Amino acid sequence: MSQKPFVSAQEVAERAGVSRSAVSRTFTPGASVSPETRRRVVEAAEALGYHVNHLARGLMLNESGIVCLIVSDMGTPYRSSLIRAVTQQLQDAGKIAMLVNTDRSDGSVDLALRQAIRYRADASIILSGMPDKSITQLCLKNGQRLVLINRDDDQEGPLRINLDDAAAAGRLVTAFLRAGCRRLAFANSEAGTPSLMAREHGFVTAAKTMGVEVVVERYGSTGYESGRVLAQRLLTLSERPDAVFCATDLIACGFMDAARHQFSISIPDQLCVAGFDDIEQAAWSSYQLTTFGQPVEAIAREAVTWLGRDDAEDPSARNHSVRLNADLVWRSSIRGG
Amino acid sequence: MSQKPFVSAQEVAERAGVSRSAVSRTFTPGASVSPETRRRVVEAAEALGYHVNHLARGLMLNESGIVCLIVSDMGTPYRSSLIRAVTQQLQDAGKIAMLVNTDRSDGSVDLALRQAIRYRADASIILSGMPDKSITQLCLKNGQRLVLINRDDDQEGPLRINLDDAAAAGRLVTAFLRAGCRRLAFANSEAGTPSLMAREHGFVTAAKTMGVEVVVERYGSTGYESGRVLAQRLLTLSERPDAVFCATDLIACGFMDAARHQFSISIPDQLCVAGFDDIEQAAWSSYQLTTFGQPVEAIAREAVTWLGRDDAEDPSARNHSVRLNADLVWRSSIRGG
DNA sequence: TTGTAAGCGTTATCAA
DNA sequence: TTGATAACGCTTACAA
Repeated sequence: MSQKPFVSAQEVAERAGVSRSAVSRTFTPGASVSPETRRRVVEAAEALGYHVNHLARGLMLNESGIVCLIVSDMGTPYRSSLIRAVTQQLQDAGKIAMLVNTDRSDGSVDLALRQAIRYRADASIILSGMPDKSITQLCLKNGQRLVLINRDDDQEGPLRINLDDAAAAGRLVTAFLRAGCRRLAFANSEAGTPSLMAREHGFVTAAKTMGVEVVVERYGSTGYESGRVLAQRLLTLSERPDAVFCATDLIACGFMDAARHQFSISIPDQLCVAGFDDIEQAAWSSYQLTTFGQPVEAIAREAVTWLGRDDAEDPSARNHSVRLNADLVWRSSIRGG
Repeated sequence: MSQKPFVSAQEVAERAGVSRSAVSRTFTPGASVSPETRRRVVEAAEALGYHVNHLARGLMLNESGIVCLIVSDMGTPYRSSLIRAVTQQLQDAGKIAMLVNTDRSDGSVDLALRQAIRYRADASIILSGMPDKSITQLCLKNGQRLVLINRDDDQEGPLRINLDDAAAAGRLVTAFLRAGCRRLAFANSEAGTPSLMAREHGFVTAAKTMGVEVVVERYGSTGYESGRVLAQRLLTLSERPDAVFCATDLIACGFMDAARHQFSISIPDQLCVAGFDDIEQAAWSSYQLTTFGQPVEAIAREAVTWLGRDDAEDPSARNHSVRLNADLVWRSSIRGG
């Protein structure tokens, strides 16, 4: 069994008493084969446990059916939920996901990516906010279609799926003001990815429009610990903020925990807090965080349907950009509502 | 470019002025090729952007380098951290991960798995607790090596990686008793996977040995919401527990939140809580949960190194079982420590 | 050390 | 509708 565990179309053909092309046609959608032949082939295939070899198939068709998911921080709630959604929808579309972790930045990223290229993935979906241009170039150069999620890239070719980060952030200013807040703050990471910066910029300019200044603080990654540090900095200001918009939910959770447990601040009475992503934890009763929901299912759907379109018959598909809305999920970390 | 984006060994050979076998040998570890030839080949390959086609290579060698990760609930903190660890280590070992989501149980699991089989994955790693025997059979029958994580399966062939769930759970009884707790409870999910049941059983029997009864309650999935429901049930008992061991950290978080916010119970003063997995949230200051750490890196290492071993030269590798320790991570959800 | 040639399991083309 | 045949890009005897 370790010697030859796999059944080939040849063997199926022999058992069914037909040619191997008949077998191939049976498993090729839209090929012409008589009901009788098909029946016999299917029967033989079933009995032998035959599975079409996609390695060989991909070689022939120059189309592997493999889609490469390039992602950093995949242990993170938002990232992992996006991976889940995309993987599921790819499966539903008859494709399969390959996973490439880009956590380490020391060239091993490049190595892993080349590894994926060797498998002739039809496409790559870049879920990470990593602003590394060489990655996208490498994918494109190898004939892969490319989907960039939350990356404000203006290159030609890839599908770009973005959120209305800035607009969403702007809407939040109104909510804060309506709650009676006057001293607004923005707690950001230093990562500087386009979507993070768009949230900051959208928030700050909208506030300015309404005649309110915003204190902006940036620190570290987009995780929980950064939120704690940012709280240290913002909550010790002489003019302490009464409303803070955190660039991610994880930052918001860290911020809230520090505010409550270290500064004994009551939320939302003394401080209103909002986040972004709507991770599962945002709904936990310790946080009840008002936040913007990432439409992960919609993002996945856009990506997968675009990949399903044949770019030969649809030239517009070669260069496409989609903007989705992040809806505000109201919970009790902001007064009123 | 959309026509023929990939460079073949043939083209590299022509440019380097050698035969295509020379090219192949250059990229085959341990093949004999002169330094001069190698240099010219590498140079040409570099210039052309050549990448060995692993589809074709896998076809020849009957070894794809693909490892299939079969997993449900991959958006969950513990699952996603395990996926991250395994994916990274596979990359380091020169292999690549394929991701199969088994969330939907309605035959689409089977479909997705067959999809993976078609790619002739060398191995499958089952990360999910899904006790579906047909899946393991299907993998084995198709000549894949198999790794079962946290599945108490006694089949021959696969590598089985398990934790000392029962022993760990037993140790916790001592900790609870030392904290002065007398009314012990176990909050479990209804999922009934081997590791969950081992935790329950280990806890209950260890307590019995020490002359203490345990109230066991089971409900729903292994998630946060189940914890809330379990809290409703256990904290309304006439003899209210003063210590509860939750089968997973997510259950523990839900339990703690309900205990505090609905029952105004102070932790750890009035109630000691412990969990299992050591997810990131367990360290958050709202929880500070004492819990057992899943050794995800060690699990991943065991799996990947086993896959790297050639089973032909190491017959014992065909049937191997590993038991790892879950270490108790002390935080402040239990008195003392 | 090198090149030639066969074969891996497919699908597409083309007669029959 | 069917079967033979030629690719696809690779590795590996085998011969030079």
